[in-house]
Amino acid sequence: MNPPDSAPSLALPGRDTRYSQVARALFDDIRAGRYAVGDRLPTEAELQRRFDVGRHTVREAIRQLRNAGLVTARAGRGTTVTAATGTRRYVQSMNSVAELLQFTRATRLALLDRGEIIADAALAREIKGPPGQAWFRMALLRTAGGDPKPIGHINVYVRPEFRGIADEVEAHSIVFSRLEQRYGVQLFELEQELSAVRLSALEAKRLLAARGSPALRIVRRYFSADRRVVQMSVGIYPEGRFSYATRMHLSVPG
Amino acid sequence: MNPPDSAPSLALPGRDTRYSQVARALFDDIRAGRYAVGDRLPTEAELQRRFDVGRHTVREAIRQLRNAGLVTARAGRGTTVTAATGTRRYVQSMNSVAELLQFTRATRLALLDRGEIIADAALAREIKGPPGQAWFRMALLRTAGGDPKPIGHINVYVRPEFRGIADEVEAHSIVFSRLEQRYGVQLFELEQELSAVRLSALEAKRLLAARGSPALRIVRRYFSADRRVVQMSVGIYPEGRFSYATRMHLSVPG
DNA sequence: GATTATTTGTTCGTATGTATT
DNA sequence: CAATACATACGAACAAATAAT
Repeated sequence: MNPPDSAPSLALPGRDTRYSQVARALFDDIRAGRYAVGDRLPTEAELQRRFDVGRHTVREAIRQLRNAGLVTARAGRGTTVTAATGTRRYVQSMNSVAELLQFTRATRLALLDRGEIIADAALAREIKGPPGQAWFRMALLRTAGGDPKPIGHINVYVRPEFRGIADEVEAHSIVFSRLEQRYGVQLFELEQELSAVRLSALEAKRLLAARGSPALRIVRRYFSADRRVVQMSVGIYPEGRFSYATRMHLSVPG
Repeated sequence: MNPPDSAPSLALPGRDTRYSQVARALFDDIRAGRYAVGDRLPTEAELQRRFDVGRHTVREAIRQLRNAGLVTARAGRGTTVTAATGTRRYVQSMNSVAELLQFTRATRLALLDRGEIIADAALAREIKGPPGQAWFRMALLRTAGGDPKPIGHINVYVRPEFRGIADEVEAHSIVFSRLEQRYGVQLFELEQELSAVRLSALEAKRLLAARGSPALRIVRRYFSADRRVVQMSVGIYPEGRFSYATRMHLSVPG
């Protein structure tokens, strides 16, 4: 019942190289149990003869299996099958808050508005905190280069004791990093939610876009070590002005 | 106090090999900014002369940097520095592709359409591959529970040799995981881009939504170990039906 | 737009070193 | 100690992708 076209296994596409053919063949053998966990693979010399390839090719094929976590090789002993299927974990990692938020480029922030507010039910839900709590709110406009049209509009909420950052936001063009540096706040966790919305009248006016037109909405919650929200922001980015990109890769243990 | 680098960063063998010496030298250059992010490294030939080693040694050194995620190499173009440090602070990690894509809930896929196509310039750019390549396209509708309105519309492109999955997509309600299990494809890297768009006429019709209304657009590229795209998908999710959430935390305990 | 030059990718060969049996 | 097996390192040639002319 195997479809005739279903042969490949370790999927190294593009141009089908010799080493990927060898790697696939060995992977199939492992997956089918012809080489069980704990067994040794044939030696490099044997694999050279079996597949009629050079040594580099064999080694490159085995390197694929090693990277996939299926075998381990040691000089003098041989190459041992350690797993029939890779234990996989995918990781996205970033070096700084700025990188996390993808505003390392030359963008600027303009402070439109500020003031203290008491969280109503809706805001409390978004902040994931109790209603009735006081927050300091800033309305910001992010612009890039000489473009008159802003990239986005951001409502930032910080705890009232941090209201002082309002004075430095424009100069530094970033909010949270200032919190870290001025108040020693350490980010422990960041939560993001991305969705599509349509622009409200106020947003449209500030962003020089059409009311009701599509926009990317990004809600971010910044947690400190004690798991409490120290900052929350709601960014609105009209279509075509900003896209959010992430990259996750397979992490290879050991 | 100078932070003691805190990171060995490069996985090196016990013995101090030539290639690891070269790798360290280049790593230091990158970290010191002598090769900035975006710059090209010297060519293999130049590095051979500079370090007085053979080509395999240079290539092995660069392979270390590649595995560390500091550089990317491409034929004809050269080797580009993509990051300056391996000390990563914020990490998001997932255990499976399904978890990555956030469709662990009870959702289903319906196959609307399928067929082989040749990548034109626009599609090639989105796939990040060369134009003129053949791809197998599937148009899918994702629905949840008994809700008649679909969550989203997805165009999936896979390499032609994997066309067989079209037969199992509906039964398993997920595409890439089937590729993994049926063809042994190992995901190495996943790239995502999220943006806001307005619904086209066809999308609006299929999604039972208003034409031109806002939607979340998610482009995903699936890379295998050799950094080539094995699958690409473009998902369209009308406002209010789906939001994308991530959570990143500080990696170092304490 | 086609051609050429440059640069990395793949593949062969060979020799020697190091770890294990 | 000797044999075996992977690790490192040299060289050479051609293919494929990209950039320059």
